[in-house]
Amino acid sequence: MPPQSERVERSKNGRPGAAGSTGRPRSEEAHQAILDATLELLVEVGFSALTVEGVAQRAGVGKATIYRRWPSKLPLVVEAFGQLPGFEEVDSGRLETDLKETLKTYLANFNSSALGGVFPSLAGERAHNPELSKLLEPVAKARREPFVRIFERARERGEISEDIDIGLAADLVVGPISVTLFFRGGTLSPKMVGPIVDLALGGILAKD
Amino acid sequence: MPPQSERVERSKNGRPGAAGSTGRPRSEEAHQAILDATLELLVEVGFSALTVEGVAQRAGVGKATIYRRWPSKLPLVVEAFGQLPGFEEVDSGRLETDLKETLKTYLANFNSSALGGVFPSLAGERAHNPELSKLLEPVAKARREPFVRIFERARERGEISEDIDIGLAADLVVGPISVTLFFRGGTLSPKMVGPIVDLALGGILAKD
DNA sequence: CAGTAACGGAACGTATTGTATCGTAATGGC
DNA sequence: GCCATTACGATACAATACGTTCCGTTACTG
Repeated sequence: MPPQSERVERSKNGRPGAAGSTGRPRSEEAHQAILDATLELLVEVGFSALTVEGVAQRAGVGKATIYRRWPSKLPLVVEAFGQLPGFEEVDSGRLETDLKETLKTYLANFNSSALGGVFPSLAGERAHNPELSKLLEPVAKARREPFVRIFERARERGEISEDIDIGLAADLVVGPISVTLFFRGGTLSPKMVGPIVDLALGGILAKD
Repeated sequence: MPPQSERVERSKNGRPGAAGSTGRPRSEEAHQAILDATLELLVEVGFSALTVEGVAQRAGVGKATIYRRWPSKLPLVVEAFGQLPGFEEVDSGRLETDLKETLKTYLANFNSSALGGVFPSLAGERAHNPELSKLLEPVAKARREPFVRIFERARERGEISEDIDIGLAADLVVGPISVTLFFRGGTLSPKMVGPIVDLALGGILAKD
């Protein structure tokens, strides 16, 4: 974590095309510092323990500066969460390669960014916070979709049977990662990827 | 693991071996009402939003009654969580049957009891609460162990290859359930069991 | 029936929330 | 180059809600 409470470098230009072009412009750096602090604190204390006051302190801004831009904690978290890295899709023409490459990106996202720290906390809050659940839904869906498409392409190529449930196949591949993350609170190692894909593709039963 | 809590048998008339056997005995009904209310509220509002005051209100007891028995929220949650149903192990002599039966019990646990509502919330809090994490660890392990043993027996019977990673196989089978529960916040249907096991055992790739 | 301890309810002090207000800083208009 | 205007960080404020403690009552022992 970067050193906290460092005063943000102020000044410079405000919003370029703002309507009321008079007065002091809003600091874009403060904006970013607030979002960064939000993500940091989400990782450290979780969603429910996150306070606007804490974010203000960490970002080195006043509370009013935050409330001037976001009406409450939830939209702030939404925007901060939306900053997390997305997904690159892989299309190598071969199912196994696609899966392994995509899963590696998947894991890298969880490990390198705040995603791995933030997501469990948000997922746990889902059941008790419908608004948050709505926010999380498209994100979760977007993270599954690449796998669904990979399997669709594999089916078109004849790599997998027509009657495979593609959604289930996607869940099967991602499953061990979910188990590790949520049930065991464990670390996600890229070394998991190979065995996972091999076992999921080949099946557990001994071939005769 | 059968129901985990080993609560002291405290009959209607006083504590059995307690030193001072005088005075009004502790109400066993209040005890149970508190634990039930704790579970209910865990489902409804989650761990972090759970308050002793809320539990007292829901249980119809005074807050002092709770604090007289549990020093803080965490031990209370621990004991309440420990009341959730455990596991019956299945040994039919056949891998597929064992898995499907055990998974059905697994899902039934999550659906019928508060487990499905409580577990995600607790899992989300893990990262920020080491004590809670320690509590959750043996529970999560106990829920995986039956699957590990099922695979070990299958290996001894020669149903699966010697070099299968049994832990990974267990995670693969449970994975789709974890994904449904955490990523999608979805409902767990017993109908998932068959396809999951079939796909995990047979593999996704088309056989030639 | 006297003694004791737990009971539910209520009162208390503390901590934390979101909002309002302060003087200061930065920009555009004139 | 000053003034109006708006955002800035800091702080003060009222309201809420928490954990704790006290109180009169109740249930059980001997």
